[in-house]
Amino acid sequence: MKKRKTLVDVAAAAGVSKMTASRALRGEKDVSKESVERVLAAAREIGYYGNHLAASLSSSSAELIGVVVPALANVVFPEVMSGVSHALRGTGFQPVFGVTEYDTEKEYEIIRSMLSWRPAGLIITGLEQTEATRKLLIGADIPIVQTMDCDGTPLDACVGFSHTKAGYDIAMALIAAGRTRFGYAGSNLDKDTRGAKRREGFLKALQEHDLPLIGEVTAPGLSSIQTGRKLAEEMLTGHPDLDCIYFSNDDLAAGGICYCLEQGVAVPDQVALAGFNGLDIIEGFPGRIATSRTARRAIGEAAAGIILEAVKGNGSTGGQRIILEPSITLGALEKN
Amino acid sequence: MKKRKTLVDVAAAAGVSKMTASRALRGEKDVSKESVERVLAAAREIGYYGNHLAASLSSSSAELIGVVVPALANVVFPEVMSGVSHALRGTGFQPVFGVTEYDTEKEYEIIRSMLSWRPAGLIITGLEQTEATRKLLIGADIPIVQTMDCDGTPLDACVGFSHTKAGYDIAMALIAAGRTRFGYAGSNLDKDTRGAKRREGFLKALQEHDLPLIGEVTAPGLSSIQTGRKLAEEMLTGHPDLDCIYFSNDDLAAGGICYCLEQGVAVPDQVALAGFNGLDIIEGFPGRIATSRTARRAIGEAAAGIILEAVKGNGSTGGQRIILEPSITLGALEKN
DNA sequence: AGTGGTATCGATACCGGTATCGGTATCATG
DNA sequence: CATGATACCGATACCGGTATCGATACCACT
Repeated sequence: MKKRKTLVDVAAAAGVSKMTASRALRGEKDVSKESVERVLAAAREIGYYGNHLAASLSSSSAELIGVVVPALANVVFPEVMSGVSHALRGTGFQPVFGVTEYDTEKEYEIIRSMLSWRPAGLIITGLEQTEATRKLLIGADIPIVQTMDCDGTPLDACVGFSHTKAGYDIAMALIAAGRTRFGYAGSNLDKDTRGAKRREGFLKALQEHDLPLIGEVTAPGLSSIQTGRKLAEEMLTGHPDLDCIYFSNDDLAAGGICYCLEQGVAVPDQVALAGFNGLDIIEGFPGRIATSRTARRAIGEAAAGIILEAVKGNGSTGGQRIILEPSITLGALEKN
Repeated sequence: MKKRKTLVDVAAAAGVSKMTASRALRGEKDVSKESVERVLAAAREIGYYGNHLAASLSSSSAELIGVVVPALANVVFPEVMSGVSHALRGTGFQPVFGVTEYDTEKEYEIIRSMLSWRPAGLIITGLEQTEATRKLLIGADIPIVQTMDCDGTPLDACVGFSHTKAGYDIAMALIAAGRTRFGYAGSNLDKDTRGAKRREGFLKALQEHDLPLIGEVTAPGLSSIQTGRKLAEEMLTGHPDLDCIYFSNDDLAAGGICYCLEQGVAVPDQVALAGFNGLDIIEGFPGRIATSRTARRAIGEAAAGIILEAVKGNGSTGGQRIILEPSITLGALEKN
């Protein structure tokens, strides 16, 4: 275990005090050009790269931003993280991530653990946290951005959209396109509160038009293409008379269309399929699947932006709410 | 900005010295049961949750593990991260992530920045780093695990498999299944060195059988289903006589099959499609696409495991190399 | 010469923990 | 009763930076 280079080493090599070295490396004023050059040269020479731990402790503010997502298996969240990571590039801030696996207890533990790194801010998913978690977050007194959802009261800032409305809107669009015999297929609804909200909104729209929900099939566990296939099969064997299936997301819908293509079920002529998210996978079946395209990356970027702004400003997000509504694409249905 | 609770507050509330409080919270011995209880109660009471910065600085070892991946858009990497995150759960270690966007300069900057958090270990993607980055990593003197690849000389430990061999193997399998007229479709090959290695291995197998590569189409930028569609279209219009297309990964292959299904090209009877990774999306087309299924999650878990082991042990990984070979599935081709 | 302003720098006190070591108190043992 | 072992506890010195404030040098101006 060789000893790491410290600021004192740099200072010694440059022939200045460690305070001057510190200032030079951080680009502060009050240092002569000459000293700056000497220090930078010395740092490069000996391969010095600082110690964020000490710096953060001393200045009592760490350049870390915590990002908490429910899962990484669902591409949506990596995309949000990607947006965060992108927005943070070059700012000196480093993202730290945690995965809750849709478990509120784990979420509490993860956030607690993150807070002990004294991050400059936190980006978390959704508005539903346990009381203990909320208390923790409020007590932390740092900018918090809740993402993906805005159906409810955010703790602080919030970037997302209403899932209830998203479900409602696509139902309205499908109804407007002439569909009347609906089925709903979902997975992980007990834990995925946002998926459940979309379902609520969807059902509300049906109700308003006095349309019944003819079939409903659900599966536990994370969504996947396989699950989508199975749900579609179950749905269409049980209710062959449907003219539209709303899946809780695009993964399931993609599984659905694979099943339909193989079974010779005409999509969307015989049965329309609708999903949610606007994933890349939808593009594999151009025009076949209706979906609400969400701006995941933009959400991540906006969330990071809010935190950066707050940190540079007065430390408060001002309770900003940024709504990035999904845009509905009906595909081939449109022409009907 | 309210003042955060510190160990001194806990100690005061518990009526002990901060040293005793520290020991109690960390579950060290040399503290009476009575004191432990009082301290824990006091900590809970005032909502204390520690300061990893101070702890790490003091003990000069942070419970952070850096994870560097080239992109989050490719589901493979989130899955590796998921494995890491899973393996780290409950250990007190927190993953920090960085995205290089397949850019070696960014990789250098990200690793440099990570090292200044004094992580306990680093998990990075691939074996190709710039000289400067290698120097940095070696100088850091912490366990390093390079993942996904093992075609080359690892810096320290390594978890992955040979991409050259993976390309070679699937080519051999396809040839054994009777295919002779091959095309190759790839994207991002200038930056995705592992994709390029698979291509190399693939071509080598063809050469060994005196089979020509009839068509080759490539696209810049990250792989996606859309790109796969376009490449398939380009390939099949240019070379309608192919009986097998090898895509640089499953995203592209999925785009390819979408195109074929729509064009009425029989897969795999007329043209076999092969990809790489064994993504979920492949399951949407059961049996249609040949692929090499890689163990991404397991790779992440193994990498994290090596670091944990090293940290708990003598600090060295012992240069472990774990090979997790992909398994080839030919699907419907198998029966031919 | 005396005064004030600016540029540059360093000594010192922290940040909030942990490592270390020495000091009591208690108890078993010879 | 002396001795040593053990359990428990706290004072102190760090970890490697940054904030703060005072010191010094140099210049312009009255």
